Amino acid sequence: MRVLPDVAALDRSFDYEVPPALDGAVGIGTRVRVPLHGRRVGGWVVADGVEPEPGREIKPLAKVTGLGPPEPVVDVSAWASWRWAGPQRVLLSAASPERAVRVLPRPPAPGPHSAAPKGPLAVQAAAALERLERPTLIRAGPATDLLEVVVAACLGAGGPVLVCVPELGWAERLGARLRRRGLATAGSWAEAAAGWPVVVGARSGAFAPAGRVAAAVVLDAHDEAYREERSPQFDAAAVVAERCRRDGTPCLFTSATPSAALVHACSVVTVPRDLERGAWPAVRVIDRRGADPRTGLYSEELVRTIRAEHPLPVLVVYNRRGRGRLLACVRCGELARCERCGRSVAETDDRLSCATCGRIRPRLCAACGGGRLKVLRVGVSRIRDELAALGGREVGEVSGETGEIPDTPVVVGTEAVLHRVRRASVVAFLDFDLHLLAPRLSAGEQSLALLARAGRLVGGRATQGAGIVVVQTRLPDHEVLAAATAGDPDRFVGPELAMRDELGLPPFAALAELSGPGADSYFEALGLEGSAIAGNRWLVRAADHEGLCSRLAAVPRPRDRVRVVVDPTEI
DNA sequence: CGGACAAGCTGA
DNA sequence: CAGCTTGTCCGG
Repeated sequence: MRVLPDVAALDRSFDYEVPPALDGAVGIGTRVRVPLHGRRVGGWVVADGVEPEPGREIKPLAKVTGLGPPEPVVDVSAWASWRWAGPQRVLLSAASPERAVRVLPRPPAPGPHSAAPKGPLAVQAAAALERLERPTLIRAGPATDLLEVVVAACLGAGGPVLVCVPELGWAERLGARLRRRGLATAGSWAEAAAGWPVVVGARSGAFAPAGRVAAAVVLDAHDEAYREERSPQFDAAAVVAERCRRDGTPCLFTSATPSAALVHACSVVTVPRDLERGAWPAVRVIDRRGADPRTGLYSEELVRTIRAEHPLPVLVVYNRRGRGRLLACVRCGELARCERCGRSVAETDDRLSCATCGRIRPRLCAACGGGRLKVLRVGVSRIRDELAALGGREVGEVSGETGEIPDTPVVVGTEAVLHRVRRASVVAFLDFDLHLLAPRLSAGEQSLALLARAGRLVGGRATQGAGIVVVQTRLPDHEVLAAATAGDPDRFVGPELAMRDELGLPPFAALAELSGPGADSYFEALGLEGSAIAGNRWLVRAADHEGLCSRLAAVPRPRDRVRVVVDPTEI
């Protein structure tokens, strides 16, 4: 048996023999303990019946710890290790139960028939389940209830169906709704491994222990939460798509705001235009170009909105840090942005330079030629007090991912507040430009996703009693805002894809970021096209992931540590 | 990672 | 030169 030890900094497997006492208790994926270099370590069986190198002592496995991922999941973890150039060990951990599982529960008997899915979405989902060659993405407005899509996939499949959602809380609510519809939905790793017909999970659900999935559904497939933050930074939606490809089964994505990568990788089907638009919120764009760059944080209209009575809370979203510093012209209020790719530019050596495409220009306002630029900063500590004074209402503050949600008519917080509150009458973005112009490739798609998320809290414009999304901006003509106000994501993703094609950016190329002390020598050894970027890092590029990842896998890492991020988002 | 072993440092 | 620290190597 070939065993991959669960030991950091040792991404290598070793061969062991199975002692007679454990015969039959070990297979691929089984969690075992093995002797290694004078100690016992945990690990996973990753291959069976291998021919060990001759002339080497083969030690026996020490013990079986418990069940692990089934063979197809072990295989897909090896693929993900290649695809995101990181240790398979970490992925196998994500695919394994937290505590040892030794026996599986008995799978549930087929229950009473659940009601057939209904509505136009269910029809589209049923049609999508016929397509196997690539994932189908159903694009529907953010306030659309997608339960029927999930039910259609679960009922039509005739085998375990994997459903992924971006957040654990959502997974729990969806699981409960599916159970009420009569679908036996796994609530634990052991139940998923035992063959429960429906498995609902979040990011690590992509590695759920179903041998062969009959179909998979990924809701909000564009969501950043599907991206693992630690190395390897796998994307759960892409892992699910690969599982389906290997199993020859249908893969269904849904998204209100499909990213450029998703549009490129999927067959996109849309719902009727009026239905999609009706599930987008009413969006009010407030042009702040005329306002003083230093003090113009609160438009009259925003203040009026806060003063008015609302049945549900008013959420005011500000971006505490702003991923970059925004510069604005003191004379005309225009933001300093790159003329080629439209992202914000930073000041370097008395010039303006674009972190995304590298274009450099003189430190002058592009609109009026003014030479005085000022850093825009949100006066964090003052926002709450100022809003309370201007709006004449009690204003509460949410900071970070935890802590109480204040029971006040107005709540101020970072975008994290949109993940913590379920319903609102108004979501107002104080300075949306911090999102739109964040110096990252995905700034536009993430901004649009943020508006869609806000739309879910206030409801679609076609819904009775729905609220409104208010956006203060100096870029009122930005494609993201055009897409949101029209309820038509094509208005953003169309130009975005054209721009990326033009500049040779993903999804028309594959990128990886190298950092750490060994980055320089690894870059040399790779021999890939690339460029140095700020912070002693390298950006390497290949035509596609096949070229990029195969090279990353083939070239041994240097002695000094290198951090490799495939598909970096912070560029 | 962490055990083994070698080479380097310290104090009597 | 014993006893300890630090560095490098490598695992079945």
